[in-house]
Amino acid sequence: MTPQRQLVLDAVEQLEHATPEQICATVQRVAPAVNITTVYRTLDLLERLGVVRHTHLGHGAPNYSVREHEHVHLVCHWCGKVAEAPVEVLDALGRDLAGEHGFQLDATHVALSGACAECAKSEAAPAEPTDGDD
Amino acid sequence: MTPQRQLVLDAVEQLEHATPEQICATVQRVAPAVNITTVYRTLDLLERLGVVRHTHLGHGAPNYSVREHEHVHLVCHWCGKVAEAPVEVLDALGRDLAGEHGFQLDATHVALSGACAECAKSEAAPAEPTDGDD
DNA sequence: ATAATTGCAAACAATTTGCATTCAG
DNA sequence: CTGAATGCAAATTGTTTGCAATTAT
Repeated sequence: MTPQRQLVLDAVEQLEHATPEQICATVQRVAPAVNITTVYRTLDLLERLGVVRHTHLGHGAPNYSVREHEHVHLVCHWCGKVAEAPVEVLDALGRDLAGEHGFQLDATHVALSGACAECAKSEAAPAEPTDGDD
Repeated sequence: MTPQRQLVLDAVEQLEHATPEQICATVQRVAPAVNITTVYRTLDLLERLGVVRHTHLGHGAPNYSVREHEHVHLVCHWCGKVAEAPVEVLDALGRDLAGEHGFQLDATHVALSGACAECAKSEAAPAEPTDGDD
C-alpha cells in the first residue's frame, strides 16, 4: 500500500461518491504530483481487491465509493439530482429475475433513472435544468 | 425530414438496438457521405421528437432503439451479454419508489447489471470473457 | 538487482462545436 | 434570399497504454 494509494482510498472514503476526476482533484490538494493515471490504476486495483465499487449514473464518468457504502441510486434526468434508496427496495425484483431469467441482479452497479419528486411535479417546466441532459 | 434523417431512422428500426457508431456504419453502407456528426445530431433530434430512445448499458456508448421497442435490459458484467425482460418486472418497484420516495421511475433508460444464468453458474471461471470489463 | 509503481506524453474512443457550404422553401 | 441542415476538421472529455525513471524489497 503506497502513499498515493492510501491517498486515493482516503479521498474515496471522504467524498463518499466521486468520479475519478474529483478523486484526483482531492488527492492533488495534498499531493499535487499525483497523476490521474495513477488514480485510475489505483481505483481499478482497489476495486479488484473489493474495497471500493463503482456505479454508473447513466452517463459520463462512473462514481466510486467504498464497498460498504451500498445503496441504490435514483438519478433524475431533469435536474440531475441523485437520491439514494436502501438496496432492499430491489430485493423482490432480484428474486423475480433470479427465478424467471436466472439473472443474478447486482443492485448497486447501475442507477435507476426517472424523475425526482420536484421535477415530476413540474414536468413541463423543470425548476433548474442544471443538468437536464441524458 | 431530410434523406439522411430518414436513413438514420431506418437504421435504428432495422438494427433494433445500436450504438451511434453502428448506426452510422449502417447508414454509410448505403450513403457513404453521411457524417457521424449528422448521426449524433439526428439521434438527438429524433429523441426530442419522441421517436427514438436511448439506454445506457452501463459503460461506453449508449444504445438507441425506436420508442415502441420498450423493455428492461439485463446486462451481464462477466460476459457482456444483454438480455431483455418485459417492463412489467419493474411495475412493483415503480410503485414502491413513487410511494416512498416520490420518484417516477423510467424503467427503460438504464440497464440492470448482474450475472446472467451461465456466468452465475461458473462464477469463478466465466466461459468466455468476451467483454468482462465494467 | 529485480519487480512493482509512478509520472508523463501520447493514443483512443465517444461526443461536441465552429464554421463554411449546400439545400429547400 | 434566408434559415435550416450537412460535412469536415478541430476541440473536449474520459480513459488507457507505452515507456522510462523511481521506489521498494
